[in-house]
Amino acid sequence: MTVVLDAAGIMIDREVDLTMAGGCVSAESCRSVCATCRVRLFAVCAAMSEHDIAELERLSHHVEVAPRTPLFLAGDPAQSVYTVTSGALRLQRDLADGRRQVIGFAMPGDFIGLSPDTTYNFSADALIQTTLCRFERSRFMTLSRARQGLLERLHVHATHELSIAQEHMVVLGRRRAEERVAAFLLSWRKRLARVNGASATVPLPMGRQDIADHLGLTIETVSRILARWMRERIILDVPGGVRVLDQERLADIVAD
Amino acid sequence: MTVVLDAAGIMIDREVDLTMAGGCVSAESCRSVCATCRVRLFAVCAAMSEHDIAELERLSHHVEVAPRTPLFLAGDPAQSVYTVTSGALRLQRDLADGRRQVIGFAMPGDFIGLSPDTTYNFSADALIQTTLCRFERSRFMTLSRARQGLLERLHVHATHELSIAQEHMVVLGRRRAEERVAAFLLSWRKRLARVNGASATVPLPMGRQDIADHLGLTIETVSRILARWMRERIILDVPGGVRVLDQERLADIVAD
DNA sequence: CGGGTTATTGATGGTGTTCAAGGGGTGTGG
DNA sequence: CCACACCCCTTGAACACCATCAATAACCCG
Repeated sequence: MTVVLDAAGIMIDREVDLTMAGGCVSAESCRSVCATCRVRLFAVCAAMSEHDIAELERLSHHVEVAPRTPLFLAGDPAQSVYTVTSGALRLQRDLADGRRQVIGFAMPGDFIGLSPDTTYNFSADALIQTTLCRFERSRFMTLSRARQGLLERLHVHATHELSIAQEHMVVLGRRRAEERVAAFLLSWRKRLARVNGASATVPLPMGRQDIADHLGLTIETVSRILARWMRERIILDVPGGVRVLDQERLADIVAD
Repeated sequence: MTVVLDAAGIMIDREVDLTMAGGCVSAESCRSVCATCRVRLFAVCAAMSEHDIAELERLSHHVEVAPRTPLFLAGDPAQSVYTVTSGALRLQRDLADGRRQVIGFAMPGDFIGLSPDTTYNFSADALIQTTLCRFERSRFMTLSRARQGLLERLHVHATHELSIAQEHMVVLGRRRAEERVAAFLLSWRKRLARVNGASATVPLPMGRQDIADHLGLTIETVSRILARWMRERIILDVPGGVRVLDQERLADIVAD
């Protein structure tokens, strides 16, 4: 990672990314290798015995998704579930007239694809080059039935996701534009910390429009708020993301 | 249930409610009786064997909550989980400055109280007289570990809740005020149908402020929209709720 | 009947949207 | 290497939706 100085003379990380590639980089049907998996410790497959991991590995398939490419679409038969091993995805629901709601972003360690239905109820698109561990849904559920720990971990995961969703409802329903953007920046940064370690530099692989669609705002509003924060030296523009200069101010804006 | 005619000569149900009481109505420590439980078929305890139900029943406690009384508060130690057997509750998160977000309403058959944390991350208040089946959390989770079906059902439930939460994000993030109210009325009516059977009469045990705080609107906006719909004969004012006269129009307003 | 709470209705205003134009980076082809 | 196109982002000006403020009305329960 190259380090350079910006116009203001502040040291910044020139390149920020979410890449944590590992395992084979070949085509679809290749097995994933759990032993070298860098997200294993916090993915749903964590805390499984060596024997169980081996069984899980036998069900796994390595998947690569190019930037701006869908992994699956809302309405598709929900045949697979995935663990993200590197990259980032945008999860969204669409209205008939084109309005979009980005319900979340997935990053390494996240588990996606579960649906109460036989079809996915949201779409998933890769924001950058992304690798995943794919499991056939029915087989995965069968295994989770046999391996107590897995189902339990799955349930803990779902409960956690639900809590995040509820927190986001508060943001969407009761927060002003500036609070929404601040809440997003801080929570995204916090989630990244688990994967990349804590850093003031926050990669934003999603576009402004994606952030706007996540926060129930327009791209103009998001742009204006970020521009103001840059003028006020609360954040710094970094290619591919921002650098948080004044975490305190952001925390004050959210103030919950 | 008394039936009368309103000013327009339309037959309406004068009383609408969610009461489905059954079992003992006494104090805290009384057991619940699954055999006579009216929500058993669609609660998390459904699809359990007679033997397992008996075991579950041994863990259960009957709880009564009076209208406008909290069942638990956000931040309380999450010691219990509950199945609602009658009545209705409001689930909400609060911001420091008094803003509220009602993240949902619970009705008979619903399962509440699970948290990814050791404390509840939202508050639950009874809207009307409410009865619940209480389980000590740790014991319930222990049993669910021993009884495959229960944990699985719990997970299905969590996944379903997550999907509902995601749909509500779309409502909060991307829908206009009128669409929000229409979406709420229709979805609330649909949920009620599972418990009370389909009916054009929709009880609204929550107040206008609760609806507003659920939809990210103000009480005035909700009031104005409902008033307009009453003038336009899309709905009819009924004590304790509304009667849907023109479901089509409401569906058109949502139009997704 | 009276006090308090909740809901309705009207007038005004603000936050964020919409509409519109311009800037900046990147990739491609001449 | 520059020209051009394209996409995304930024910035400005006008507007609209819904919030806010305020007053009244309906309701509930004592």
